[in-house]
Amino acid sequence: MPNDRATWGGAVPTINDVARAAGVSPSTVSYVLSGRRPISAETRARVQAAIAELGFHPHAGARALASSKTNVIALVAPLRVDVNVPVIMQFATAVVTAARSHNHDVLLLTKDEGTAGLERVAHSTMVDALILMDLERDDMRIPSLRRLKQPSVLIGLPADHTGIACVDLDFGAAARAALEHLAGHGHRRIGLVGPSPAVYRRQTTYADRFLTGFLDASAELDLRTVTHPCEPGTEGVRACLSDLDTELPGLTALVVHNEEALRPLLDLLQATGRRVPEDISIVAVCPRDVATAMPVNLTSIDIPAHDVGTLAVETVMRLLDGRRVEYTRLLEPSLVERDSCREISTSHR
Amino acid sequence: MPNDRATWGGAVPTINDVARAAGVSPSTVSYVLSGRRPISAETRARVQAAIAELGFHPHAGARALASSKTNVIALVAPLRVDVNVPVIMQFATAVVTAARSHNHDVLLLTKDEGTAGLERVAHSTMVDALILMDLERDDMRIPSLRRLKQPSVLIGLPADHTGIACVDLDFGAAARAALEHLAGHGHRRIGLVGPSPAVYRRQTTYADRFLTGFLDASAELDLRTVTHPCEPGTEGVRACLSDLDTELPGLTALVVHNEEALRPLLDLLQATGRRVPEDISIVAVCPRDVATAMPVNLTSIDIPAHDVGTLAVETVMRLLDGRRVEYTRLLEPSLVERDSCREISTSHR
DNA sequence: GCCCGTCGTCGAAGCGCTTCGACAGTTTGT
DNA sequence: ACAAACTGTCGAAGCGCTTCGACGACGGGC
Repeated sequence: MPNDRATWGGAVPTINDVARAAGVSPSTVSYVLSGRRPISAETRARVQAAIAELGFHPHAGARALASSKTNVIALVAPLRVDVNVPVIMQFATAVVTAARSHNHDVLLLTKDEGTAGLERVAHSTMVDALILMDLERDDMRIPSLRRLKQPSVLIGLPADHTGIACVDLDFGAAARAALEHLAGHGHRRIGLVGPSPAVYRRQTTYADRFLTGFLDASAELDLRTVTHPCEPGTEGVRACLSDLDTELPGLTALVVHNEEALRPLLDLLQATGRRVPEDISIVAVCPRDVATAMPVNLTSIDIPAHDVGTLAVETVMRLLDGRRVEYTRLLEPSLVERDSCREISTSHR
Repeated sequence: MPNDRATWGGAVPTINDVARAAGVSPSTVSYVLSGRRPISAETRARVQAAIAELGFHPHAGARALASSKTNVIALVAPLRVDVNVPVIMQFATAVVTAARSHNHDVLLLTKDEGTAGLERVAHSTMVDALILMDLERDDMRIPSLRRLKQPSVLIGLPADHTGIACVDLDFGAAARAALEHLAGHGHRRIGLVGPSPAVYRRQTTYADRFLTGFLDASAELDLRTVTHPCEPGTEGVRACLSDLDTELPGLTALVVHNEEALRPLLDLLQATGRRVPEDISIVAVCPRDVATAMPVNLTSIDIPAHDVGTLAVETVMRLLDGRRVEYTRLLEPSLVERDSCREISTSHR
């Protein structure tokens, strides 16, 4: 065993050390690693043995410099603590997991670094691609994204995303599915408990897409419906519910597109003696685990954060190796029946 | 304007382009950027102008290769969706924000990649340091961390962390503070609603530290106390409360070290006609916003995720530039009085 | 039996940046 | 007035890897 850097205390072995140990040239080691050229079985074995013995790990920076690939993707997440924390977290988890399964790592950026953050990591070549979540209708970051040499994938659906891939749940179809389910159970007077006004103000389009789908389906199915945003907190829920009741007396079902309102809403209904589903049916739009963590197991349309996150990564990978992608990919909603909707006899119609 | 790569379509300018444009050598540009050698004001101005004009951004990989610094720190987060999501998120937010303010970025790893993940990013020199959260008493990752050339900082306090910096809330002191507060209000019979058994099983030490602090303080203050873990869900809470009531009849106060139990607990108390604080006082251990989002504004001991995250990053920075650090830094708990504790008249003692 | 294509390997040229030593010119100390 | 110490800049040598072209050794087609 030669007394070189690799075997002497501490120093990190390089590809040259491996090459020397295996009796080949550094380029051969590189080709063993990348598989970009044929290498004989014996040589490969020797190289791999040397790699294992020396504990060699290629230097990411050097690799990035030489190959113009970092194997890192940026994930831009809204890290304010106000809304939707569990959903954000599910997205992030899915993205990291999926990225790892494609041998990539994830650099976490906050949304509040804004355009500057994107440009910083892109221009300095820290990442190969970007995934953004929580996009607003006219998100200022989009023009900037178009100028980057790295591709990006959006989780969400801003107004003009020409040339940028988007993935999201089809919220319009989700609203329709909710109404169809309720209509199918005989409900005719239905209220929508929407997201908080802050969400509409922020112009995150999922709220509008849901609302539009809701109104369209309502018309087509010939339902009587009324919609209302819902401020967070017990008070907001109380106000929202009372507005709905006033504007559409005798409603028999609620579609709730507001995770945080769910708990106080159920509390309130219980407190005022309205049983779910006997007196009022509910379809929620929320992650599965939220729906099942309520006092009543809620019939719900899942927000498939995991699938969306995974799909975003798949799309990134396709873009990175030049395969074609669909530029707008909206996932079909899936409604799961649980215990919060009851059949209304037709006489009630 | 010369027709070189930098001005011609698309190509990314390098430090050489900047040097040429400013009429200096590349090393001078580098020194302007790093400030590691004195540069005359005029030269500096010219270089900066060239940088701005060309839109130059140093290549992160090249920089990492040449300087052996990546300006990236790894954050290893428990991305299972089960527990404590908001707290995790607060840690992450704080870490990213603090890291950015020190000109570093954050690479997000999941805990479930385990030791291999740490070693991968460390050996391949993707990061300068690591921050880990959710450490278990005898966390398998610790020996591995010791072998890395990068320093690490733990959020949590495993059994043997010799040589590795740890930051966390002082949960022992938190328990003591809760009891002192209640004792100060005349309470003598107090129950602890602890974390779920899963937390104890996972051997995350904060649960034990809290429990130990609780028992010690209980003895010193000469209180009658009883403690119980609490399974998640309404049922778990019901069982826990009934156990506590049975084992210590007539208890007048509860310390709740279990965020998720809080809501169902309050519901349950209300449903069984026990008013807070008139019939029973509560001190919660949870993030501020959880305490204030309850039907009753809870007197609470804050889990200062933001401060802990920030401190973790500060510690990393000190380690990176070779300053001394405290190897165990436990933050003083701070109890905020709100509306869930009442004074008990001495006759009740 | 000769030309050509493939296989397996090597050497060398970068990738874009940092940093060390050198050096000319300018201060400072005495 | 002269050595010593700065100041401000440059050139060159890497950092550790990938990749391109070259080249010898083979094997197949005609």
